[in-house]
Parts: sequence; structure tokens; C-alpha cells
Amino acid sequence: MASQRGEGETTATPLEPADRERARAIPEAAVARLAVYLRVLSGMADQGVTAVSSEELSQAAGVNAAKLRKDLSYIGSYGTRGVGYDVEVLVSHIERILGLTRNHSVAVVGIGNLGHALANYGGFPGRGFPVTALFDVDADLIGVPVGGIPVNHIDEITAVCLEREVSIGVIATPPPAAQSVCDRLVSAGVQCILNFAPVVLQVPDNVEVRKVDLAVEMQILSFHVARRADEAASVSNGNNGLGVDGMVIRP
Amino acid sequence: MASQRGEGETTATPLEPADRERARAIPEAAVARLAVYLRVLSGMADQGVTAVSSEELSQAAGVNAAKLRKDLSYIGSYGTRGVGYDVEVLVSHIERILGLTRNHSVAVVGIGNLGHALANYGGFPGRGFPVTALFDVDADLIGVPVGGIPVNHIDEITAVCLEREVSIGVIATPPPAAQSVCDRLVSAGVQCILNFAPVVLQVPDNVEVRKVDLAVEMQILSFHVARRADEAASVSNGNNGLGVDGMVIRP
DNA sequence: TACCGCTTGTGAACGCATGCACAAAGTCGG
DNA sequence: CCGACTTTGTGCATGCGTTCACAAGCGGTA
Repeated sequence: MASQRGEGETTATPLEPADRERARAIPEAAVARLAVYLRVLSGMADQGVTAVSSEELSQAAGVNAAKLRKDLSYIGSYGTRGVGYDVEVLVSHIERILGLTRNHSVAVVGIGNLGHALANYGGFPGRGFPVTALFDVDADLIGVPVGGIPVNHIDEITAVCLEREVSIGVIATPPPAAQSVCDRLVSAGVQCILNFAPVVLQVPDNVEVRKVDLAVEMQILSFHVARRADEAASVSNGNNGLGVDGMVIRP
Repeated sequence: MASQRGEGETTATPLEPADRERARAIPEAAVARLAVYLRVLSGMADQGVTAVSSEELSQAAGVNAAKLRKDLSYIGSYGTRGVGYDVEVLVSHIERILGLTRNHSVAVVGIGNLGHALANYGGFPGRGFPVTALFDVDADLIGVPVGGIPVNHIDEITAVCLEREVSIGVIATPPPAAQSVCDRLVSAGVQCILNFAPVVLQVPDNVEVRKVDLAVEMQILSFHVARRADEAASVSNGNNGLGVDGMVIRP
């Protein structure tokens, strides 16, 4: 964690003061997109592409070119006017800003269907996120290796997380257990949590939580289905434009 | 809860014209929160709570009260001043706006670790989203039931999706297959896609895509770890404000 | 019925993110 | 060495979403 930032070993590449200032100012939405750019750029690098323009990159990333340039400007000016960006340079700068020069060890709690899937990803997509600890309450699972790592009992969270310097905790438990697991992770010094349980977690201010909520995603899609169906209906309806109360619908 | 969801038939409960207008105007961010409110409210209903104030509900949902009221105002005025909201009433109105009065059948493509986990959720969290079709390319999987549903070959997507009236497609394939699978889903008439593959999908305008990107989530967390570490560094740099072991320093 | 206290609903101010448009800065050909 | 062309980086305007603050409305009480 933030604790032993001795210069010794797994030292994160320190940011220059100027970059530090910048990192503080990057909008959350831009950070998410930077991660996407990084993936696209990595793919390009693998295919031997060495240079790219904002236009090309933005298309591949599914955003518009102006936004992409602005996002990149948050991390500094590493392009060449009239030419574009050097893929390798961009990759390394984005990695640095995202803190990917350091390994973040991950603990997965709750080895059910989803937990299994996560553990088997084996070092999360994109690498740099080795899964180093698994936890569950089920006695039948304790000691069984999943994705190469033996499952520990949930009571050992604190000790194991501290020992293995876990920096990211992933909660894949049933909803009722989520808050309690979260509390234990926090008291083990974990400051970043990825929550798959459909529960609103209460955490101290210094802990960052991101949630992945399948039910919510599905319901958002459902909303769009419904909206579309209604639009279609009102069109095919001939849209006489008034309901029971005679309210007019469209300008 | 919306126990009798189908109301007898597959017919979606039609929105009143006034609601239709409203639905069009609800900000995307608010839709996502409405889904959260719905879950919290359902939990309350199960515990016998019948009324709730914006203050209580907002705390349970992890937002501030003003935002909650504004979100609810997008769907109409169903509260009672001086009292609060009737839980049941709110639940049914949110369900209606989100289109949950209709069942949305779901197809999962790619029955790997994640696909297995999704299929086994068996009718997605929160119900109303029955998984009715599974697809993969692996010959060993075809015909094998997962979560009660036999896996079909991916070439049958079009036929099966049309037949089972799939309205939501979930892509859980390896990245290289995602775009092709997406195209097939679209040509089978699926208009909503939930994408777990770390790929930017290209779709026509009339198709809605939501993506769940684990790598991006992890990298956003990584960014925050890094930012924090740097802040801590710059602080302990200027003034020695650091205890023994990584206790966080907060203003 | 009239008053009081509480909670909703919303107009208005604010702040952040997106999109535009262009000057700055570089390459390339002659 | 110069001029034409290309692409970046960014100031500014626009629009959306969040927050604030308060009037309107309702139940309870005398």
C-alpha cells in the first residue's frame, strides 16, 4: 500500500511533480477512456504499427477525435503536429499515469460461479493485476486451488492481504455478505474495491469503490427496449398525438 | 414486487403519452440510479416497510437526497409532501418506466468461465431477465445443458434468437470473436447488447450497447492507487506527516 | 377551520464534460 | 530555405447533470 514506498523493490515509477499535478486534474470519465486507448494502442503495437493519428485512434476507440486529443492533453503533449503520435511513447505514458508500472495484487472474495471465473482469468485481462489470494467461507473450498491459487478461509483476510500486499479487493459474494467482507478488506488496508454484489457499500472516504452491477446494466437495456417499443408504437399508431387527457406529445 | 409481471400476456404495459414524453427525457445517469433505487425499495418492501422519505431512501442508495428527488421527479410525482413515498407505488412506477413489466429474454454467447457463471445466475439478478439461449462454437459444449439450458452452436444464433424472441444479447466470448458475434446478434434482430469482451463494438445506430470491462475497471482503480500514493508522497515530502504503517493521511 | 411542522417537487445557479474551430508547430517537396 | 500541407493542442462556447434553496402542499392538532 501507500505504506512502504521505499525505493527498494516494486517501487512505482514516481511521477514528476508536473505529472502529479496533471493526474489530480484528470476527469474520471477521461481516465476510463485512457484505459481504452491503452488497449487499442497495445493491439496496434502488437501488429507492428508505430505511429497513429488522433483520427485513426479515436475511430478505433469509438470516440471523436477532439475528445481523444483533449484526453491525451491531460497527460501531457506527446504528439507531433503534422504527424501524429508514436504508439510506444503513448503506451508508456498512459501506463505511467494509470499506475500500471507497478503490479497491483488482487484478492477475490467469494469463489462461487463468478469468483471462479474471475480467478481463472488468471492475472486479469491486460496483465499487471495478478490474483494472489482467494477467499470463501465454504469449508469444502478451503485449500482447493482455483486458477492455481489455494482458497483461504475468509477469516484470514486481514493476515493474508497484509502479507501479500493486496491492493485491490474484488467482492463476488452473495449480497448479504458483501458489506461485511468489504469492512474486513478495508481493515486489512485494502483501499480499492471492485464490487460485483448488488449492494451499495458503505466505506470510509479514503477507500475507492467501483461497482459492476449486472442487474442495473440489464435494467438500463430494458429501459431502452421499452423506450424504443413506445416510440415505434406511437409512430405506427399514426401518432394522433393526444392521450386521454389530450396532452400533445411532440413539438 | 411486481409479482405478476406478465399481466397475463407478453404484451408490454403501454406507457401513457405523458410518461412516454418523460421517458424520453430521463438522463442516462438517472436511469442507472433508478435501477438502484428499485433494488433498495424492493428490499424494503420485503422487510415490510411501506413508506419511506427521500432522506432515508437516498442514504440507502448512496446518493444525496436532492438528487434522488430530482431523479424521481423525472418519472412523475408520486410522493406525498410532508410524508414521503409509498414503497409499493414507487416500485411499480419505476418498474414500469424501466420496462420491467415485460420479460426480456436473454441469450448468452460464449460459454467459457464467465458464460457459465452468467448462465448459472439463472434468470438474472432481480428476475425479469430469463436466460433462454446459450451459444458457443466448441463442439464439446453443444447440447450440454448449462443452468438448465442446452448450448446451441453459434451458427444457429439467428434462428434461435428469432424463435425465442431474444431481446438482449450478452457477449462473453474471447475478444477476437466479439465483433462477429455482435454482427450476428444484430442481424437476428437483437437491439440490446451487453458486452463483456474488451473490444469496442461497431453497431448500427438503432442498437444499444453497454459494456462491462473488467480491465478498464481495474485500471481506473490502479489510477487511484497511484494518485493516492503520489499525494501521500508529496505530503510526506513537504512535511513529515507519516505514521508507522501506511495509515492514511487525510485533511 | 386555522395553524404548524415536515417533506416533496422544482426553478435557478453552478460546475464539469463535450464539441468546435483555429492557431501553433511540425513535415515534406521543390 | 521556403511555402504548402497536415495534425496537434487548446481556448471558448454549449449543453448536460448536479446541487441548492425554497415555495407549495399535506397531515396532524387544537
